[in-house]
Amino acid sequence: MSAAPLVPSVALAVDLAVLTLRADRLHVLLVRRGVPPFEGAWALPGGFVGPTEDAETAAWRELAEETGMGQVPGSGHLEQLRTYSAPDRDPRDRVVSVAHVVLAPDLPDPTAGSDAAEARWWPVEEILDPAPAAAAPVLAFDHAEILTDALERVRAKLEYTTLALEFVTEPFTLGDLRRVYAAVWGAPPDLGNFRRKVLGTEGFVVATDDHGGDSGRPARLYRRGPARLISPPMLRTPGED
Amino acid sequence: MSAAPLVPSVALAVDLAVLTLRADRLHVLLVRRGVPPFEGAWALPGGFVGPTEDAETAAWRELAEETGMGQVPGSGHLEQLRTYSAPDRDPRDRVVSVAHVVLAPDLPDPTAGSDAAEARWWPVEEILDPAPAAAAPVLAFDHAEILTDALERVRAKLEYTTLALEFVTEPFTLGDLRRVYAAVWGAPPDLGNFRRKVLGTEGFVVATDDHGGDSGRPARLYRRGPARLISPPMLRTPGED
DNA sequence: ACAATAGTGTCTTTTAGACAGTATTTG
DNA sequence: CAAATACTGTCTAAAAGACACTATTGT
Repeated sequence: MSAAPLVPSVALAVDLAVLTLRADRLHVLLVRRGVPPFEGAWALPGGFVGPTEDAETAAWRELAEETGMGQVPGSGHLEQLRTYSAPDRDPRDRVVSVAHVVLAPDLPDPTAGSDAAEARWWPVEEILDPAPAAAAPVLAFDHAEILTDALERVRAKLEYTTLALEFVTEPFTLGDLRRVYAAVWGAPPDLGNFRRKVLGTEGFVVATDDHGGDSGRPARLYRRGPARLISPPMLRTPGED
Repeated sequence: MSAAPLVPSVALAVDLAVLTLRADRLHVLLVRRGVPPFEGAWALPGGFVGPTEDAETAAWRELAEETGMGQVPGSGHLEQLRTYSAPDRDPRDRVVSVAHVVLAPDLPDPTAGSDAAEARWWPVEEILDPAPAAAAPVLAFDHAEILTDALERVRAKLEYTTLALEFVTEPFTLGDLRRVYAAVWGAPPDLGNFRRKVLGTEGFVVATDDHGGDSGRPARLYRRGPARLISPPMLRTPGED
């Protein structure tokens, strides 16, 4: 006979804020819940952590299930955001969620996962802005808070890391990269100053000999460089959102 | 009859990296474990999250239990660090820990807590450095990794926030504040440039009319200002560690 | 007087901000 | 040709880095 559990147990979940760029706007992957609670509501994709997994492994697995994104290095970035543990964040059971942020280059339209009735990309601003016009969903659980925190994390990290590279596919132009900053920060950095900073940061990008582009003068194509930090940082000053 | 639990449950804990400055060196609060596993080993203080608590509330409670630090605003800073969830991080049960960082001004020597046989402040460098001379303990669980991550978080945040204020008691001199940076970064920032930056950042500190100091010319005394961000940041360039 | 710390000033270099101008492509 | 984007250059302002120098206290 063992003592009553002094140590309450919780269900451990992961939630994913999967961000990508589509048509120069930041989008987040949402799934329509097929099971209670919040059945029928839109939510961030996620799932429970298996008995032999850590949170990050579970997050990669869920990501693969929802999007088909593999753990292929260089084809996406996943990092822990923070843990949400309010006792009543799930109205039925005690579920603690380790939220993660995923940055991905443009992905195909998702297919419904196992426990999701539907899945699609939504422009982030439509989800977070109080614009009453659009048919933007109200997210289940505390997922709006998670998305807000994820967005602020990404905005901040574009300042002092080369994380913007995770949003583009190789090869890319400096215009492509600049549009990443424009979409995340809400306003494009000055053209000349942006080029000076990117090209002046050793290892940010690696030039190729090729050129390409959709319209206008063909631009030089680049690949991702090995640098991970931008020092001193590229600060955002213009209209934040 | 309900289905077998597809959702494995875990025990949810918090661990605290409580950092303070003593004699111009950064110290961390360690407790000697009084119960298995790792009985007798040194570890970060922590405990389990109660059924009606979120992780941060539990962290504040554990902090009060271990140190007597209350939730008094302005007398300490607590923030979530990250969650450690490796399935085997506890050799006996599945325990997931939401680690937190606490910055505190110099506190009295701790008293043993409920499940801790002993508690004391240890210089951080002695714990993390591979100096074989000192009788520095090897931390239980993955607590050395947590401490490393906590230290890097604090080092980074001193660059772009006014968090150094959390290490000093009011009123304080600019020399006191500079010694915080020296201890955390491993080398003091240039005297003149540091003063220019702190005094030039509106709301970092608020001057009083009083003077004080232990030796040398008495210095003006300051109180904490309302500013939380330093922009542009004060970058650390000298010997990092 | 000397040690110790506080406080000020200044010169140089780096970097960012602002913006003008030229270049090369498509329609 | 105009539109669109790529690319380069330049002037200015802000900030940091590296110091030197003066000021005020205790011993």
